[in-house]
Amino acid sequence: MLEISPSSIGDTRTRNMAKRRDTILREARSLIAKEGFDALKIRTLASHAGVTVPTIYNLIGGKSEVLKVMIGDLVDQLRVIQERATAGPVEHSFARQIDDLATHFSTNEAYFRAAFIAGDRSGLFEQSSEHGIYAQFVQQPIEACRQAVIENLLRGKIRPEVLGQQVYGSYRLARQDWANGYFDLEHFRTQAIIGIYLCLAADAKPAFRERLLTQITALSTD
Amino acid sequence: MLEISPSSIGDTRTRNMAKRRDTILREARSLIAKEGFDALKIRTLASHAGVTVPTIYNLIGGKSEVLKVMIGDLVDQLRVIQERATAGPVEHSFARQIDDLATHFSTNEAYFRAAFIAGDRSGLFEQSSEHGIYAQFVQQPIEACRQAVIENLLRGKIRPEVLGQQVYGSYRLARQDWANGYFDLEHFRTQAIIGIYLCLAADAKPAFRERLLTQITALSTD
DNA sequence: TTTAAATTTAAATCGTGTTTAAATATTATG
DNA sequence: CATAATATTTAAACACGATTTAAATTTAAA
Repeated sequence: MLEISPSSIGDTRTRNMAKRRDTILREARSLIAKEGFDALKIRTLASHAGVTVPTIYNLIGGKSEVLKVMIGDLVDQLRVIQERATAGPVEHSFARQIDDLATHFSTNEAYFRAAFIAGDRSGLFEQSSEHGIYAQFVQQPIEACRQAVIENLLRGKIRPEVLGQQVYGSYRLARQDWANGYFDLEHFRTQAIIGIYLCLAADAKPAFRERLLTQITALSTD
Repeated sequence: MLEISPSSIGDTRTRNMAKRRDTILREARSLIAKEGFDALKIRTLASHAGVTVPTIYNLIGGKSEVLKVMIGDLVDQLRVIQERATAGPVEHSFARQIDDLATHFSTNEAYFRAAFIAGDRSGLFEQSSEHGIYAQFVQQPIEACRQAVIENLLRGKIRPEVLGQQVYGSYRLARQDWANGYFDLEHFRTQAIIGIYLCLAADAKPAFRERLLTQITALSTD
């Protein structure tokens, strides 16, 4: 992959290279969205992007680099959604987040599905490293659980780290099942939310617990 | 793929074909176990099994058929474990099942990981069909939850279908994370059990709930 | 205008799944 | 046992896709 040094920003040449690079990536996304994951062939991509095969290798690298960039972009988008201010009761905050994700995914469902599958296959979501993607994203639910204890919604009998991880797990499972084509985006929404509410209910104080169970019942009878 | 008709059982020819077929499948498992999923190449497999490439196509079919057979065997083994009589309290019964699975997987970890990944990629675990593998396996936890309501452990505020599905989901997530190499078999055990106990706790009656939370704490501080 | 750098052209190479056709080996059967 | 039927091997070839190549050409910086 070619280095584009900051010092050369402004050069026509460099700018054109960046433009071609963007075109290639845009076409890659479009191809996957329209034809599915397996339709991403280097030759096809080259012709759609109006460049030749060696140019792709020059500007981005091989197929796996193309995917890596796409996954990187995806992660950035997820981060933005997760970082949106989350006012109101914990469970609504979680539900809103899931809704936001579902809405976002729906703008280009085939593409997002492929990107998540690619992410899983590339091992990018591994959980061992201290600063990996998983470690970053699991922090928010953990923090939300910690907060819910302070707000007297949860009893705190389960450590926030444990509960938050399970909450995040509920979302991940629903997401994976959706990405694998096991169910649709609407089902992703309800599955994720039911799972999250169930986790919370395990440690919830009575009133909060009843509220959660009511919601679960409502969601699971639709 | 060649049909081996029941009427011809006993024929030397048919027996030899079955033997070769078994050898091929055994070597396929062994290859994956030793060298990983990507090491399964038809040519390599043929040479390890002491046959030629066309023979594999004649006796089994292409690569995807080889994988299908392997996954089929895996599913049979899982069924056996799940169907083992489950005496005692619900939570122990679940925990025992997870232990049994972990023990079973440990006999050939690399192989089982690959088989699960292959299963996911082949869409064999889909959830829409009424009689699919998923539908079969999710029944047992649902039934166990129903039983737990009768035994006065669960309140029954969450429908057994919903709760059982979440319990099964906890196991699936832990299994997938393990299969993807996100953590080891021991971690699979604790993750699965914590997840299952958490689900149960959401609908548990007071005494049972405390028991579950105590166990979760014990498991999550190891 | 000259020169440096990127892109295109036009292939070739490599890996792997799959198939073919003729020759050979095995086994069932009269 | 001889023969017919069937399976396997031999020895390729084909298909397809990723990746790389080297020379010719284009583009833009100096």
